[in-house]
Amino acid sequence: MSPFKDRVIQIIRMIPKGKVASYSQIAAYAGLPRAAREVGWILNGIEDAEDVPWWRVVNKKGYLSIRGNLTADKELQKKLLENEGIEVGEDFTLDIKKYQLVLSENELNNLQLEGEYLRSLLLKYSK
DNA sequence: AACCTGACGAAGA
DNA sequence: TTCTTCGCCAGGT
Repeated sequence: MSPFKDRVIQIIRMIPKGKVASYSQIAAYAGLPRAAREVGWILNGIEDAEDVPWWRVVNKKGYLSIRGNLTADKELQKKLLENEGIEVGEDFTLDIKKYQLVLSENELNNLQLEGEYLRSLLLKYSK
């Protein structure tokens, strides 16, 4: 269990019902802005017992990039998202701009990020 | 140590 | 706009 993984889990748990976050966004919040692929790798090993809303993580284009046999897992993720009021198309994409998580400055502060880096994130992920 | 593999994403063609 | 290529990071072999 690496510190980075712990932070990734913590951040995914901060995504509220009805919102989504991208892999790169989570990686950035966790302190490694270029480790988007690592976030996917971590999610791949997650277990239900860990109580992580994995379905709220999609790629930057709003596509459900979950791995799985045929479309089985994608269908599950689509259903879970739709249960939260999120519209997901037949092509397994959603409007990322409409549903993307935006952490408040307060929430960002709790992540204990370095000042200048934190400010760049505020700029990047705010409306 | 060297090399491969991703639930990614930016850049270039 | 769509398709490729390449860098990124940690874990596995």
